[in-house]
Amino acid sequence: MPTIADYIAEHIKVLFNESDDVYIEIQRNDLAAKFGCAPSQINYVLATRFTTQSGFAVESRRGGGGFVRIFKLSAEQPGDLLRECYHRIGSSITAPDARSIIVRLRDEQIISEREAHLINVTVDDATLNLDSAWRNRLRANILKAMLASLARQCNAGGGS
Amino acid sequence: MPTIADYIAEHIKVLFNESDDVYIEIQRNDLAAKFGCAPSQINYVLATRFTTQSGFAVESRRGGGGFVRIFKLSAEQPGDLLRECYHRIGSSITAPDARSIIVRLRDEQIISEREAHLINVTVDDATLNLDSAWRNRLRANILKAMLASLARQCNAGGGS
DNA sequence: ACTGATTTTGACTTACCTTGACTATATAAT
DNA sequence: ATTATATAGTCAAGGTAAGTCAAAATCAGT
Repeated sequence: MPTIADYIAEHIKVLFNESDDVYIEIQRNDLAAKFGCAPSQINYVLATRFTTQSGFAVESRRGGGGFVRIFKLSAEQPGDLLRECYHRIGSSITAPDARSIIVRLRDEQIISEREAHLINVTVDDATLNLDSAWRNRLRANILKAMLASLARQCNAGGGS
Repeated sequence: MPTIADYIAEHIKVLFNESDDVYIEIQRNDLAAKFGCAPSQINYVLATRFTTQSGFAVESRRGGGGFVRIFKLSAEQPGDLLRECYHRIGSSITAPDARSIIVRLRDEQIISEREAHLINVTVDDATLNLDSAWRNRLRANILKAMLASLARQCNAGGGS
């Protein structure tokens, strides 16, 4: 049996289908009123079902004229290699393993030199100065988020 | 729904596009009258949307024949802006502040669209799923590491 | 029934927008 | 000089709307 949260999530996805735009915009209070729930319920739905990992991004503004914008990031299939790398990462990854993935992507010319450097420094142990248990998990998160971003760009075409 | 402040900001940006000059000039009262708002609203817009951080400077004079001039600060050397942003970050930064830096770098064409996305997803709250105290510190670390990487590329390659 | 995870709510907080009364600074007129 | 007029600036109060967080409720598995 679907929960209210499910219905709200479904509603938002319908809005995407109807709109064909890069993002859709809602009023938190209005939406809550429409579903007869507390406004903070909307935040819950966004936090649990419209995350970066699941291919969305959320932007908002408070006060008069406030809004919540939901962006759809990854609609399409990642490129094969990116996809393969993505799955290889799992929920945790060491710095050397991460570097080897980056080298591979560079060799295959899926990323530029600049991008390779950019990714390299973010997954570096020195940048991620936490204790290693957390570090490897976080590194996996970050790297996967970056690969997903790249995959989307590949499919979207050159851009600009 | 956009606010009056949004419309005013938009209007000013249009003036820049039309003018091609280093600065544009407005009369505070006239502009307020055109948008049917209090004159101080104009100050609000300038203070929140035409800051040094976002690459603008404002100059004005009171009294008869008074005016408000808005300058668009064009990027000096790419490296300079990167350094400036780097220092602005400090040891901790929120997601919105990080995003505003990325937007600025993109506007000044120091980073590509792909790179902007790449950086954006890594500084996202959902990617950095720690408690917020650590999160903001880590975000600062990561962002600074990335900016430093870009600065190195500027100096080394001379930029594509 | 008990336990743990997920959902739902509401009180409280924070951010953003708009206005208006008061202040400050030019220029023009006398 | 003094006064009048024309601008712009400041600041705080008032209104609107989203965010946070933890307690309460519900649900699924044992």
